[in-house]
Amino acid sequence: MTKPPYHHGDLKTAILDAAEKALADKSLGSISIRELARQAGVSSGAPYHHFGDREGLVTALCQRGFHRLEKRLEDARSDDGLIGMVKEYLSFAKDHAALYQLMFSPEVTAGDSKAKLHPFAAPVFEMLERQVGDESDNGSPQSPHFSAISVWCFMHGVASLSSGPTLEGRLGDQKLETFAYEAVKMLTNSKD
Amino acid sequence: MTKPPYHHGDLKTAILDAAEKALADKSLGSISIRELARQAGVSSGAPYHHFGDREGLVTALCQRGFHRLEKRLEDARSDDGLIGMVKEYLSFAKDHAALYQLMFSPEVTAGDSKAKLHPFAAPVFEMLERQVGDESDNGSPQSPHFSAISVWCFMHGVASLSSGPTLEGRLGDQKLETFAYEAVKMLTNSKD
DNA sequence: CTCATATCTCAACATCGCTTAGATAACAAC
DNA sequence: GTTGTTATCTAAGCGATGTTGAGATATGAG
Repeated sequence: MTKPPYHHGDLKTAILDAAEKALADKSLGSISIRELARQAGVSSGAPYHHFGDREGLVTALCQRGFHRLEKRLEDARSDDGLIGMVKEYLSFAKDHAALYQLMFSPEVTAGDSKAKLHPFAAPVFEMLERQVGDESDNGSPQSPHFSAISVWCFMHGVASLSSGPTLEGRLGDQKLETFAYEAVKMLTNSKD
Repeated sequence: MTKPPYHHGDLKTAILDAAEKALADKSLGSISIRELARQAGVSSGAPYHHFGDREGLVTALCQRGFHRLEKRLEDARSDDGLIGMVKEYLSFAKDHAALYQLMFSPEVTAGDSKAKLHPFAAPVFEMLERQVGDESDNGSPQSPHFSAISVWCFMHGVASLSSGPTLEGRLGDQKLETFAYEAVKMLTNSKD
């Protein structure tokens, strides 16, 4: 992984890193395989052997994203439970805004990418489901399963809309985190 | 509007219609201005006079989308109140899946488009806010303003995730509408 | 050392967004 | 109706892109 096995070294992760950095600056449309190859000091056709396709590159990018999200949520969960997960989820979406958006964009929702991404998204949901079950009140009108779905939908909505033309500025002084956790409490009927 | 005033007739809406139709089939990336011009029987450079830019085309598409969403929600609101709005919102997102995703995609969230879209998105939020206020219980821990934000975030999450790799198949037999309304009730502390 | 295999270069093709210069049609004024 | 102004469109071209295929080059196994 750290040793250079071939001509370039580890082109695959080099391209992924460059793509992620480019994603942080601009949007997805501005990412061109040729430009990434240029930044990696490699010819225009080189990346195609590793990703086959532009869709393959995007898919790989999203797979890494889901994997990181899972890791971060895992840590937050063991430290601060559901509230920590909510905070960390929103933090992830904010830190890697463009990557996060990409992970849920139609470019990935449609086509073959969906199937390739599901194995990476599933653990996140299951972890969320588990924690919601642990913390939810038995008197909740919804099962932990559906509560978890509700929570994810809500969190994704917050992460997606907060910077867009719909909600921008409407939150006022209210901090995003506390607003979100208040709503999550209502969705889960949690003990506290 | 129906009479052909110039060479083509009404190229602007012709291009928009073609774009929307193409959007229904494939995704956004597959839409090329040249292709749209081809379908309208017009040269490649013609659309640029009407939209100036690819971003301009996308913005116009989204403006139409928000306008239609507003109209549909308006009708649903006067007929069936908040529950009707929730159903109609999800119905709109399902009927025009690609357009809906586009309306909230980073391609539109970032850049100049956001400002041009805000005037079209604002009425939708305000209508939602009004209805939530009318139906919410006074004992709700959140104001109608924040409840409306919560509801929109949640609805957007449901609309976005239901077809993606994250929630696909997890709803089981539960119908999307009833699931959504159950959660919205919890978010708004509505009277029934 | 030999050779299969993985990796990369190079050149090319079709397409794309966009720009510019010039043609064409609608409309207003006289 | 003639003229001029303006909106609309065509034609041609520039730079850049995604993708492909043939061939070069290095790696690791036998």
